[in-house]
Amino acid sequence: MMPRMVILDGNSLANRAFYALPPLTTSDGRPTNVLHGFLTMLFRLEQEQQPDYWVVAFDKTKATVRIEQYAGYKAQRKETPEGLRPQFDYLKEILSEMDIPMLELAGYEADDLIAVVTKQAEAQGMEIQIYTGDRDALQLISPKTNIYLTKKGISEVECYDEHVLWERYQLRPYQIIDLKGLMGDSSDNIPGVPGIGEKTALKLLWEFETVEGVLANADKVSGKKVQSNLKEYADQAILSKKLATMLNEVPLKFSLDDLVYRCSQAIKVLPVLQKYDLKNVTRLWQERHKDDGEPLGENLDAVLENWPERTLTQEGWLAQLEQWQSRKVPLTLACRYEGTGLQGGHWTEWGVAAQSEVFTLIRTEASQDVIKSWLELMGNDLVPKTLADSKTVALLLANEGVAFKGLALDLSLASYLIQSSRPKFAPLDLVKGYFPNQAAFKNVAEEAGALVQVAPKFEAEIDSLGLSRLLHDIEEPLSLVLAQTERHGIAVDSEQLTSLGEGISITLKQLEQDIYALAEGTFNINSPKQLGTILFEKLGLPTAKKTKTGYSTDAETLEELRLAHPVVAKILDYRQLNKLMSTYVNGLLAQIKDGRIHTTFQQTVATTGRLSSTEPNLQNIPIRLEQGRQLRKAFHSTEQGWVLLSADYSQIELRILAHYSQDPLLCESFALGQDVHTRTAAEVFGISLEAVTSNMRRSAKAVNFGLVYGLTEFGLSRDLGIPRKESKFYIEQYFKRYSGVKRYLETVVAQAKQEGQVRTLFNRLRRIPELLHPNRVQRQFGERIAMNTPVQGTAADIMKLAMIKVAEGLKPFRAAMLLQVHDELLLQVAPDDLESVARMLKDKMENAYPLSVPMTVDCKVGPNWYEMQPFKLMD
DNA sequence: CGCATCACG
DNA sequence: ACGTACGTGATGCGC
Repeated sequence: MMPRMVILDGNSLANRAFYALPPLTTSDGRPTNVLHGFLTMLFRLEQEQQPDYWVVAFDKTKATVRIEQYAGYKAQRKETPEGLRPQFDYLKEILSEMDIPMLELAGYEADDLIAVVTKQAEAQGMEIQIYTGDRDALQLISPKTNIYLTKKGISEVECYDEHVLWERYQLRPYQIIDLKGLMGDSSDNIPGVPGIGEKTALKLLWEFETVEGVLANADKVSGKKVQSNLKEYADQAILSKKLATMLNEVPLKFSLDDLVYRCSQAIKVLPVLQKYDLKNVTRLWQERHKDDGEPLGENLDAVLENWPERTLTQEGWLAQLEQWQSRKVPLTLACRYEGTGLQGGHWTEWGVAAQSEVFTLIRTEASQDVIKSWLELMGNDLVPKTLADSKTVALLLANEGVAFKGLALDLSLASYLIQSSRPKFAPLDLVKGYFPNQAAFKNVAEEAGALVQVAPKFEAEIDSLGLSRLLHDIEEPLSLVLAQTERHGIAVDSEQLTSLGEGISITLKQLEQDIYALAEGTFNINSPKQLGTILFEKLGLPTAKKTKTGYSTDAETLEELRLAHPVVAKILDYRQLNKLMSTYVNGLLAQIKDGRIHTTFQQTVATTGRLSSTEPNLQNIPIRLEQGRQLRKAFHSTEQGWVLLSADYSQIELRILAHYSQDPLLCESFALGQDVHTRTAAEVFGISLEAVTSNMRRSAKAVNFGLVYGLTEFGLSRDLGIPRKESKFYIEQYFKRYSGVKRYLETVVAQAKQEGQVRTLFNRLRRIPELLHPNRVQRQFGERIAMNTPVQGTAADIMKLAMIKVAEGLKPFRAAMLLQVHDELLLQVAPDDLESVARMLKDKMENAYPLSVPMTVDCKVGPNWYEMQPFKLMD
């Protein structure tokens, strides 16, 4: 069978949809009717045609090639209506999530791109179907290419092939442009020849075949007025024909490989559909994908018939628990609880799915013996448990004095590994992809029943994506380590914080008065809008940058204006201190409970695999500036006399880059234990290590940072405050010397484009739909993600593995893990155990997963997080 | 609730 | 001619 390609004219179809459908909107008023119409059609196409290749083409007519040819072209066309314009962006966002290839090219219309793609696809022997509302496309009809014109609205289409065209008009496809040349097209403002409409044009073409033929035989044409108009407007006819001709000489770079149909994952598209309140579309999408795995059904009712609910007496429960315990029966669990895991919350109900039955255990109805036996089961390593969000469950059980054991599968974590960009991983979200019409769970038993249905699907998906070990050996064990760490918390001295805050408050009040005096009036300094008005209108300072909403007043902008007016420096100081006061002093004080702060580590948020920290975020406590750094004095051990011990990976991301690229210079630099930035400077500037000045090192350091982010001239020049030319030179020099790094980065991007995704060393997956986005800026963003994610993600993987090993290694000692800050671990240790723990910590971290370059971990010790001194281990 | 800003790696 | 460094979370403003 010949491969089939489906091409959609994005603009034409969107226009049709806009006028055909009632003005639907999201609840907050954004128009969405085009999304409904377009996507409904797209899904139907996908299902009916099952294309091998497909693409949506869009106009991008900044200065069209056609306008150069004829100034009047499309001059009559109405402005894109208010409600339609934003929908193009929404649509592209959704298509991009669906992994549907899109094409657009500045200066060209969708038509032209369609012509080019069609030509290439034909050359490959494909069958092509073009969906559009624009009759111009009929010129592309061939034995291999059919045109589907929208009829009423966009829901009905009419197929045109050579035969239909002949039957309808007695024309050949190449004559379509002649038809337009004669009759014109008012919607495109193609003039044609006055007095000639469709009927006349057709008659002329039947006789003389082409515009040229008609003009050459103008004398033989019947009708005096037509004759004279043909002569008078001959040039206009030729021009009109040219305007109607789809350009196929278009500088469009693409490969058919980019247009391969990829069956996108059902669940990952749901968030963006929900973002635009596309309920019907969501339903269609889910129906379309409900067979992705084994079909599971419309909702839970049907499948749960095979999993009847059992009600047990207290004696029955005891017997059942005993049986599960002794026979090591796999359990799937759902949990309801009061409060939160971290604040001593307690479970109220458990739903259990086991051996084709579901059960509900209700705390208030259970006897002490049953509860005791249940908790024993939860602590039994040999009874395998499947659930969603094991960290919370572990915390709830810890509140009852039980260490949760036997975690077999955490569905939230599994889902995160399958689709790291999903915003939600709650049980209902996990199940929705498989039971499209399930709106809620009736009760906790049904929830457990639902989870047990989908668990094998997730497991299979995890397996097929090669994520099994990452899930079972890293993420799942880590979730239990994180539970311990969160539960332990870190001691924060509120008196210390308060007293720091008092100092800051005084300065802040003074600064406020100074600013009002210098600005000759009071205003809200915290309002960027008011501040902008004062600085740039009242005081007349030169405006440099702008934001979407007005003047930019960020630190970078103000820094430029520091000397322009004395108030600027005060504002910068005010901003800095106000940040410390609101976010850190007051923010942290509000979170202290019994002298400790318990952060929550989010394990399913960061797309790269990193953890994040919330309520409060303890991963962004100030350190770079001294004033802020002082805050760290308030952080200390929870145990009297114990010390803080920190260990941080040195240059972990660059080491990973060295490992990936195998660049000889970079690898050597690490093998020799050199200062990597100094070495980079020496290479880039072509001098000896000794000759490197601190400024050169600074530049090289910025280059090294940039590398990991997907280096750009702009970024580097901004970071270093140097001209673009200079940053360009640095980058060129760098890649000349470190050609292995260059080759690696090119390879990783190329491969990402091919696969639409990247992976870390531990196989962690990140899909990058941006790589297919028609917008160049978005695509380049995708490329930088492709360069950054393997590096940042591998660092995250290694740190996670190290944490599991460290947590295990800590058991014999009087010590505890307090925080993880991406490349740093913070522990507290009894002084007697310090030496041993530091040794173990360094060893586990450095050797968590040996790379081809050595890992180096630096340990520091101190009475608080401010006064940390290097800790030297004896050999 | 989105935006601007700024704290961290 | 455009608009850019990667990944996060908290706060305050103003609609």
